[in-house]
Amino acid sequence: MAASIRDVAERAGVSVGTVSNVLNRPDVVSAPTRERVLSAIAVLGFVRNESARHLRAGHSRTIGLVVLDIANPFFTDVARGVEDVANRAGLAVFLCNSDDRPEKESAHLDVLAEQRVQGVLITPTGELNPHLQTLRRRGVPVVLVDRRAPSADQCAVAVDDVLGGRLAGGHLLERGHRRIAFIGGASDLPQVQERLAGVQAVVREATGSDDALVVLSTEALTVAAGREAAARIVGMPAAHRPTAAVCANDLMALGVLQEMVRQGVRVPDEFAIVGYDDIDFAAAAAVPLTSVRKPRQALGSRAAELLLDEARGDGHVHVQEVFEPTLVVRESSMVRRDRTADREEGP
Amino acid sequence: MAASIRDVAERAGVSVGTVSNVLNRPDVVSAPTRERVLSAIAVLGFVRNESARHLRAGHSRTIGLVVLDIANPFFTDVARGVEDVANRAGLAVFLCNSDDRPEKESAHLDVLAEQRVQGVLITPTGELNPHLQTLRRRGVPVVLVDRRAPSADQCAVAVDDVLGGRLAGGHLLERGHRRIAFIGGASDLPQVQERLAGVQAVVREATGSDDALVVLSTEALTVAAGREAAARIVGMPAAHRPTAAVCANDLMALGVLQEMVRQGVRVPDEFAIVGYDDIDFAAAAAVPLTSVRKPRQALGSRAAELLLDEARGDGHVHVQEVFEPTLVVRESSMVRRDRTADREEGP
DNA sequence: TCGCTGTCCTGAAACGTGTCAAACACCCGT
DNA sequence: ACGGGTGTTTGACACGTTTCAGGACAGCGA
Repeated sequence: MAASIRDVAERAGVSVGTVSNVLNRPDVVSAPTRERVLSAIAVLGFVRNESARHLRAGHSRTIGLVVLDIANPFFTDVARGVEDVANRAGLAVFLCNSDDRPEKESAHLDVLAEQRVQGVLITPTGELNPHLQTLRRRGVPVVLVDRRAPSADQCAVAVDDVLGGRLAGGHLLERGHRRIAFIGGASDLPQVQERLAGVQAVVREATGSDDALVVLSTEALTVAAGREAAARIVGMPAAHRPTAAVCANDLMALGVLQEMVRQGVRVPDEFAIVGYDDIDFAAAAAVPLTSVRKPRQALGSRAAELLLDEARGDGHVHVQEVFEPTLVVRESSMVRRDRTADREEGP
Repeated sequence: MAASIRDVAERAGVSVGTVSNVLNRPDVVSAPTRERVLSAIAVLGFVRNESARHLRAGHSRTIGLVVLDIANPFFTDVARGVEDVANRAGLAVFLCNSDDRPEKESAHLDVLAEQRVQGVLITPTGELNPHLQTLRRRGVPVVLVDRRAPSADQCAVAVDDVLGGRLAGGHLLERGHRRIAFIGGASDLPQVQERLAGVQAVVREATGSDDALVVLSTEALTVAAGREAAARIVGMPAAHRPTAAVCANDLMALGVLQEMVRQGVRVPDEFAIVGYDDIDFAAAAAVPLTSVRKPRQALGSRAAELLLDEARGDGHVHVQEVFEPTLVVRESSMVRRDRTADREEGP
């Protein structure tokens, strides 16, 4: 069907070895033959067969990226960072979406193993996937993204989520909140647990107990889950009801915000919200979201760099990189003087 | 390095052919040998080499998806639809981002050709990419996504964007707007041009001329471009300034909204906004966006189905599918009675 | 005993590359 | 005429699979 190197050789009247040389080391072949071969390539529309190259070379020119939720802009920003450095290195990227489900994750990892990817970038689901261990044992470099490495024998690019939690919680405490919800508690993702730990620590330091913190578990880290959690909060007796929430990510925060608005709860006046990730849409929300900012694209590009270095082999040393998050304060957690003013203006 | 079928054969004391049979037609091999082979596979951790399979079989088990902007949730929804059906069919997906730049698109198409993907799903950049034609000439199925086919000899899954434009424009006209901006005009994307054509048609029908329509061109279809366009609108002399805008997509609409809010222009009271795509974030915006809804995920899954059918070969007939968009009216284009009420309540 | 029919297994070939030792052609200096 | 470069091209092999014609062997009927 598609023209092969042999067809090109035939047409140009040379051996296949020469064609291969034209493609890979053009300098060793004389100008006239090179021309002849190149024009044969052009008329036949010859394109290298990457699978054959891979088979012969013993290593592919692809990597895999497995994310928890492709619909979460945080991960598309990460993916963009990954793609940038991968493409620059001439690698193609298999982008896989695990939907935070271990079975889907396993299936994707199996496929990536069969494809013999040079390495895998992954934000794993909560539980340690045995397929991931198998992959590493087979010698495939694996770099964890937005997740700390459980041991020093692998690379990881993460964010200090305990600090992130402290920033978010501390901010709300400063604002005077004494009954704070953490939304997204049931997730078995370490990232989320660390965020919770951070909030917990700062609350304990400020109030001397955990009583001020209400942990609301959710089924997923999505907008819908956020809405559902907000509905639960509104349903609480006023005496116990939190006056603010730290959400495990921005999608949930957006959901919480939507539901609060729908139920007529004024944000931030009656309920303050802090999100996490600082995706672009956080700033564009109904009430611009205060959020914990992470270097999203850098997370991806740095992880890809580490993966390439490890795949290259010589003298790679594992790196566990931890970025520091920062708090971006917006309206969702402020006492909204401006809006008050707005209202006083009248219609 | 990695165990091959030969290692397995050796360990199990059988020929490579038998191992292959165990993998591909387990029924033709006797139970005891099958067991022996399977256990050898297990202890060696053998995984098929997909490149070798591909080389031998003559066709790969991968497809390519090229989108205009991976950061646009519209495309991640499409991607999700694609991934669903591709994975169900045992195919891996190369997700590529062209950033609406022909060179990037070409580069991606070259890589996909080298990978010998079974087919390509693509939302092409404005100009017809010669690499795309080459690919088709080589016999690689190409299905256009969110884009009409220029000819009947290929599959496409699109949306009736003229109708979408009419819906958006008609809605604003009904609301009494007589000076309407279309934002995103310079884009050479046919989708955008059709949306504009729809708006134009409906405006002409209603007012008898094109004077009521102001076309604002932008560099890209992003939030930033939307902000920039909004700033230009605010800068116009009041006599010429539009009172409403149809945006080429929701990202731009969000940008317009942000800038209007920032400049103190009240939406929708002083300026109404209609977006396009109805991404999830449209409903969560500062002022929930009226938007033209497209079946995002279905667009992707249907396109993937067509691609698979075409790749399978036997008796494929090209299909040009056109979905009908619907208008989802939200606050950004309404006269906000509720807010007025809210204001009268006072602080 | 012989031939026949299955069942199960083997071994070689092929897919498209890249590599590498060896062959070849040519020129220069002696 | 000969040896020694230098510069260019060749051809065979290997990578890991799948496929397929055919071989080995057992069971069975004649």
